[in-house]
Amino acid sequence: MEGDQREEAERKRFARWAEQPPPAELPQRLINPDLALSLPPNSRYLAPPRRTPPPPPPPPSSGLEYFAAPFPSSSGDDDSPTSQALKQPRLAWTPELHARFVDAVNELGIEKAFPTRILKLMNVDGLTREKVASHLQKYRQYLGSKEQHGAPDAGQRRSEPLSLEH
DNA sequence: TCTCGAATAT
DNA sequence: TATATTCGAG
Repeated sequence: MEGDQREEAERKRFARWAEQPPPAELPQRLINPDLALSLPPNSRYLAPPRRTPPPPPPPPSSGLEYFAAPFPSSSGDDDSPTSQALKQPRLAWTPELHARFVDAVNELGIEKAFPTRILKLMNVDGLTREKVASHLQKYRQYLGSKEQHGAPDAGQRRSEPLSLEH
């Protein structure tokens, strides 16, 4: 079947990505439960091959703190429960989520990777165009700096899969 | 009117 | 530093 080969290729791509920490300078925060639920149950992104086992989340706390506090109650003048409930918690771009993002970008090609298209490809519940756009901005900065610094290895690696040949 | 992306704020 | 929001341009 083709599915097997495709799956194999996907696994290899992810393995390469997982071995290359560059854009993965992402926080090891836990994924927003909403987003986690939206990921396919059999998604490999839910259990990415890690080279270095993540530090065990020490404080079991209440078990409800999936994401860091919504927003640093800036000046403390507006941290009422209601206002916090209205505000969406900061989205943590976990490696899993970022992998989806990169996959989508590679699928479209960096030049045609617009937030709306990426959003569709990622198909993640709760994700918005604004969030993707913000992340895309950062991602482009990263790619740009890589090119400028002439880090051929890491730089090319990230722009290479633009051609999803098989 | 919508989307994009840079700049700016938190 | 990472993510969210704003704003002008196309």
